[in-house]
Amino acid sequence: MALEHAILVSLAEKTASGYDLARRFDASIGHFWKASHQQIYKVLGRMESDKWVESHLVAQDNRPDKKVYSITGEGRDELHRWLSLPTPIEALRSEFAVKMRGIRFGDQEAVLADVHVRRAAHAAQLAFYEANAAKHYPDPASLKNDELGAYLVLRAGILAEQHGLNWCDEILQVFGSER
Amino acid sequence: MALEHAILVSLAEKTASGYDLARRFDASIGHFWKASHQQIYKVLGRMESDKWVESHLVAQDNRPDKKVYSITGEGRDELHRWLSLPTPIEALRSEFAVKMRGIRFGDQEAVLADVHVRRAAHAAQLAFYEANAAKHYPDPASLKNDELGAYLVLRAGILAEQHGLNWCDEILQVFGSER
DNA sequence: GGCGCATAGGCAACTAGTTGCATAGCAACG
DNA sequence: CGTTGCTATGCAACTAGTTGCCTATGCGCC
Repeated sequence: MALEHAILVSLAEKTASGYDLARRFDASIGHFWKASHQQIYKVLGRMESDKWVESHLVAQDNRPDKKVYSITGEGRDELHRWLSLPTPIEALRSEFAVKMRGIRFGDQEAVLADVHVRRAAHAAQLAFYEANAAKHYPDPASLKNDELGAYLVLRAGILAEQHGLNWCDEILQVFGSER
Repeated sequence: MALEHAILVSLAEKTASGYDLARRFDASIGHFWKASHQQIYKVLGRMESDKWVESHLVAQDNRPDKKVYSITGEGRDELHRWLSLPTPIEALRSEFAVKMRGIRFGDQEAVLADVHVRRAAHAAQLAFYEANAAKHYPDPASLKNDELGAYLVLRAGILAEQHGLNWCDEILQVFGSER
C-alpha cells in the first residue's frame, strides 16, 4: 500500500491532524492519490503503532480538540527507503476506456454526450492547474529545492489533463461530432 | 465495479472461457483494465447467477475441458444501460507521482534512476503500440464500425505513453540529468 | 522418468478501500 | 430555538482485489 507513504510525504512537508490530511487528499495530493477520511484515520492508527508517526492532542478555541500527527525518525527512514525502491508500473484502470472499447454495443449519442462532459471537465481542470502554475511558479527556472516536488506533480497534472483533452478530441473527431 | 462491464464488452466481442478472458486481460484489454484470473473466475460465477452470461462445457482434444461463456440478452441490456450512464471521474492513483512529490526526502540519484527505468518502459510500450497501429490500422480514415472501439483505446494507449514519456523528460530536465 | 510449460479451473485467507453511520462542539442564519 | 454546516474523530459492515496455494491433462525436452 502506498497510502502510508503518501501520508509520510505529506507529514514530512508539514505536521497535520487526520482532518487536515483528509483535506489535503481532497486537494493537492488528491490529484494523484485519493483517500477518504475513514481510510486516513485507520492508516494513521496503524502508522502510529508502527512508530512511523506520533501524535499529540491540541486543544483549540471554538473548535473540537485535534490530534496533530508528525513524522518520526523511523518514519523518515521508511520514507527514504521506500523512495529508493523501484516503482512497480501501476495497473491503470479506466472505466472510460472500457466504455470507448464497447461503444458499438450501446447508444452512441449517449456515450458521446458523456465524452463531451469529460472533455469539459478536463478543460476546467487544466485551466485550474495552469492558473495555479502561473500564480505559484511564474519562474520555473529558479525553483527552490523544497518546491520542486509540488511543481513536478503540478506539471504532471497539466500534462495529464492535456492528454485527456486530446483523447476526447480524437474520439469526437472520429465520430464527426465536434460541434 | 466495472470488471463485470469490461468482461461484458469482451464477451460481446467474442465468446471466451475464463482462461481466454484472463489472457485478454493480460494483453489488449489489460492495457486499460487489469484483472487476475482468480478475480475473473469469481466475477464470472456471479455474472452467471445474475444471468448476464451463460456457459457450456466444451471438451477438447489433448487439453482439459473448458467452460465457454457467452453474453446473454440480459447481459447485452445491462451493457447498453451501463454505457449510457455518466462515467464517474476516476480517482487516479500514482505511486510514482507520490514519489516525485517526496523526492526531496529521499536519495535523489536513486529516484532519478527509477525515472530513467520508467522512461525506457514508456518508450518500449509506445513503440509496441505504434507498431500495432501501423499493422492493424494503416488507414484510420476508413475504419469499420466494429474496429472503432479497439482503435480508440489503442490511440489512448499511444497518447498515454507519450504523456508518460514527456513527464519523465521534464523531471530529468529539471534535475539536469538527461545524460 | 522427471522437469518445465501451457492449458484449464478453482478455493482460502488476507488486505485495501468504500459506504453508512455515530458522536460532539460551536457558529451563523432565520 | 431549531436547522444547517463546518470542524473533528472514529467504528462496523461490506466489497473489491491480491496472494498463495491446489488440482489436473498433456506436450516436449533431456
